Amino acid sequence: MDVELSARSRQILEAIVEEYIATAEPVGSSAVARRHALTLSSATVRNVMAHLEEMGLLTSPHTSAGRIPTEKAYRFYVDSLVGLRQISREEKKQIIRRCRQSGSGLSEILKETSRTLSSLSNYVGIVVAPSFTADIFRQIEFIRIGTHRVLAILVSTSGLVQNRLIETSDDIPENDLLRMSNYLNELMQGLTISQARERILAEMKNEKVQYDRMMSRALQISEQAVTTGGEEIFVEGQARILDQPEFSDAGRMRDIFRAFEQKGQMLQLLNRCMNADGVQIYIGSETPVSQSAGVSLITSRFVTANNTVGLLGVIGPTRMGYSTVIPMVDYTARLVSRLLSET
Amino acid sequence: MDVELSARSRQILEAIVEEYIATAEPVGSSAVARRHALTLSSATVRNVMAHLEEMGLLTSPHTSAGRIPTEKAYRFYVDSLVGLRQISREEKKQIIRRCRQSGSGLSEILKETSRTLSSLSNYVGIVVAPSFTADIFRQIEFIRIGTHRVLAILVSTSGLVQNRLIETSDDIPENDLLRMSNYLNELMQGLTISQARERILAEMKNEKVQYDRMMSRALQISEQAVTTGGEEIFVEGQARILDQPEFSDAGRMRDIFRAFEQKGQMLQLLNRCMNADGVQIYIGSETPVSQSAGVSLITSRFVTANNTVGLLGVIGPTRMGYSTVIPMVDYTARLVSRLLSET
DNA sequence: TTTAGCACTCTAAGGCAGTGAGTGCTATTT
DNA sequence: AAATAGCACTCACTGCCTTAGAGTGCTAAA
Repeated sequence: MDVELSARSRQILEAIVEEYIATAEPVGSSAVARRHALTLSSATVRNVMAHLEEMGLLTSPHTSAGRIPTEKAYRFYVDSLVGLRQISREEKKQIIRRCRQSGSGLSEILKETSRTLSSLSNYVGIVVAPSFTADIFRQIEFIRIGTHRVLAILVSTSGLVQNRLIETSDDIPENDLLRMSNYLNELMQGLTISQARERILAEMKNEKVQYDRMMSRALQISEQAVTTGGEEIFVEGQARILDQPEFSDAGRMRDIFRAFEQKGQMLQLLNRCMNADGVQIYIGSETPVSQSAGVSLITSRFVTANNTVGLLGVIGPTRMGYSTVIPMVDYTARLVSRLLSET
Repeated sequence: MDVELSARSRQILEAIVEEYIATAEPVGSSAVARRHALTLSSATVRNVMAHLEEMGLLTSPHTSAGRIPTEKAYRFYVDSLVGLRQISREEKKQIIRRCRQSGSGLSEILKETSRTLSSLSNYVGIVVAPSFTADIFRQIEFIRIGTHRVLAILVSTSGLVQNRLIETSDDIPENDLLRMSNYLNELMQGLTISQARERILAEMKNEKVQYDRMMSRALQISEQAVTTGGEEIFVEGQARILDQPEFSDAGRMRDIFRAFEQKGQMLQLLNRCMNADGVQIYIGSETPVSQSAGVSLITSRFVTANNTVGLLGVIGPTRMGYSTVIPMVDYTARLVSRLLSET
């Protein structure tokens, strides 16, 4: 996969990629010669371009058009990006301001982060909230709603709340509910939510408990409450992909929007991006989300006070302004980590 | 606005509208003559069509194309729809199945309802959840999160939960939190959420309370908790509008997607639809959502056990299958009302 | 009042030449 | 040996023309 290229070829490739990113149109040799400070004639550039095409870094849509970078070229471009443009002070300020102002609930912060990523990059912002199940259990509470329903409220130490309406076969008096929650709060003290779930399942098999009607009922109900209701994902700025000329035909666009609507599936795919540290870049067919559609994905993890991890990033066309988006995602991930660690 | 038309003219208009709904293409006189069982020559139909055009019910994109119904025609068509197609048993079953199966939380039910509306109609489904503030207060609960944060959890009698992380100037011990919630639970007993809010504001001015540090603090915190965090709105199946040929150009589509992204604004607009009972139909420029874009909106209210009302419906192109969508929305609203009233 | 007939209009589609951007190759220059 | 100038060639794009066909409006006849 490593490509050997002379310094000049590399410069020219870089110029082509950047030009194409800027214009979205096939780049001709003369355009490169003109734009590129290094004075070279278009003929020379042509020779180099022919070479680059042989190597699979460029293609031409037809004979008499300019060249278009292939995925491989973007990959090469990104990997050899020496001068990652520093994120501008202006942008930094905006990110800080918008992420800070958005209230103190985790969901609000993350949603606003996603919005901010989208509006600064002009692509689609995504944020996957840290998994609730890795959070540490804080408290469970039961509230009687009508005669056959109990609302179970589950709170984690980081202030996340999950609630679930549970149907019960018969009416449970408030007193019992209180005792049940006391019992469970004791039982799950200090565990993560997923550990708590295991503890419940284990406890259910405990003989002593099986004969205590109240306890076994408590376990049954809490088991439902603890079963995760799916994680949250914030996709913001979808409409911006309509601004990209490459998605102007309806077919490709529909693919993308369909993918965005299936948030559950998207979550699964995005979980793959959570393994590595630092900024991850997926170009074109490498992208787990909607392979067919010529999109790229730039993500980075962030961490919370509990060391649970979330994911944030940007989805855009393959022809994306990598040099500005990459540092932006990087910076935002660091900032959010910092924000969420302040307790 | 009332239009006087002979029976025959009306039949022909109806045929044109239906044909255009089916094909999305300008309808010619011969097509009507052929399709329409009543044997008439195309020439006759032409005369009638000319008349209808004069009356502003039809337009032609150019001389030698067929005719297209105007908004006025759709309005007329919908108003004089005698035979509202009954909703098919198959569809009924599906609606029931999907709305039932979706778990017992209100949000899940409503989201699935929106999905169902979308997939059965092939347009965009929308559901506006009943206003939380009209719900009746059930319980408030405080949980200490870290040293300077309190999580306030507010529950209504219908099992809706609203939680809010509140920053406090100093650390409040658990004991005090418990006393605070007892005091507040007493105070807001039996009120709606919005009444509860007023009660809190009133109580704050009470001199006796102002000198009780704990009480006044309780009021301050609960005031924040009770302030509504915006209502929920579920918009599902957005991608389906891409299937509509009239939205194939990027500009119009962007308008619509932008509108969908601004859920807050949409909510405001949709609130206007809540006043009347029964199925409401907004055609083209009558539609509160995104006027410019040639869309229609069909909505109906639904009610919950507490007599709070929500809204559900379908957004589609002006050229929408009214005769199937209208009874579908109607039926779904009734069904959801029934489901939510079973306590 | 309806309809047949006919001239007319206008779009969509196809064919054709001209233009220009861009290429690849070769001969020449440095 | 590398860079470049020159040149023939390719091919999409544009504008122009023609043709076919769908649909209309009008008039005269049934």
